[in-house]
Amino acid sequence: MPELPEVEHVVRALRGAVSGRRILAAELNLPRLLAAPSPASFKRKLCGALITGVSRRGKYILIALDHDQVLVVHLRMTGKFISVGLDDPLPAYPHVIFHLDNDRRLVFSDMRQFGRMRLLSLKALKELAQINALAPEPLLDEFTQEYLFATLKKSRRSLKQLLLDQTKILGLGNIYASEALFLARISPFKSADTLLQKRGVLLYEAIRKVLHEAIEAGSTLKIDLNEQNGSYFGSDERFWRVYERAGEPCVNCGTKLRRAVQGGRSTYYCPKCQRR
DNA sequence: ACCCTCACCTGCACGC
DNA sequence: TGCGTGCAGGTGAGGG
Repeated sequence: MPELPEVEHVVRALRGAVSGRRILAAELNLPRLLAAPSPASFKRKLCGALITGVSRRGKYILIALDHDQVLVVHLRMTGKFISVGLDDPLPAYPHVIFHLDNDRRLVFSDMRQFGRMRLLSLKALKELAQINALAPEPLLDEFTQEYLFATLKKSRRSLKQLLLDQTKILGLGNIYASEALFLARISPFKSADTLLQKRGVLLYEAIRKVLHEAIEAGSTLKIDLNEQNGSYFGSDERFWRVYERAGEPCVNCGTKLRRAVQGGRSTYYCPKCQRR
């Protein structure tokens, strides 16, 4: 479910809730979600491990442990971390349960079972292909206008599809890709290599803005590890400008917003504001 | 090298 | 009510 801003919130919540805690034992109820190592090795290595910090790279959550071990977690569509007390009921789909040294259990829950977890050494993390292939962090200085423009120039895919490619532009998902293009007033169907530099700058600024804005918006909400974690902003709050708003009027011009399908996924846009 | 399609899962809203 | 269809915020393997 989550895109970069939501993962950032999960990371912050985890940092507050589990940094400095020791894992007493790990239960694995859905071995398939473990990319590596074997279930037996996973449980053995986690037993007694100290959680030293929590960070992320793109949408991958990195839980650092002592003895140079790292737990790499991707939430994919519906993965969640939920913290429960010893007497509290478990959430649905409790695929992994970490028993902590403060009488709490950190549960990894995932309805669709797409989430993935792997435990590896720091050295192996440095060689992990999926992480190494990721584009620069969009909110750090390493993501420059020059990088974005050079990347756009190299691709003939539609902008919407390119924005979803984490090896090219990192952090956006299906919601924020539509939102960024709307903010920049650029057509999602336009071939990436045809975007003029001047409009590339607008796209650069829009990408950063939607990500910052979503992190800020989430920061005003309660950050914890309850059922809501990793989700968007509640069913009543209509936070975004075009996503899931087909048929509603554009906030800029009043034109009816549209939904289209690109690469099998929904794109939302304003046919008037985003003509080019 | 690039890009496309499909596969991985469950749940929910919808129309007949 | 029940059943079929399409859709859901993400990768990643395999193939052209």
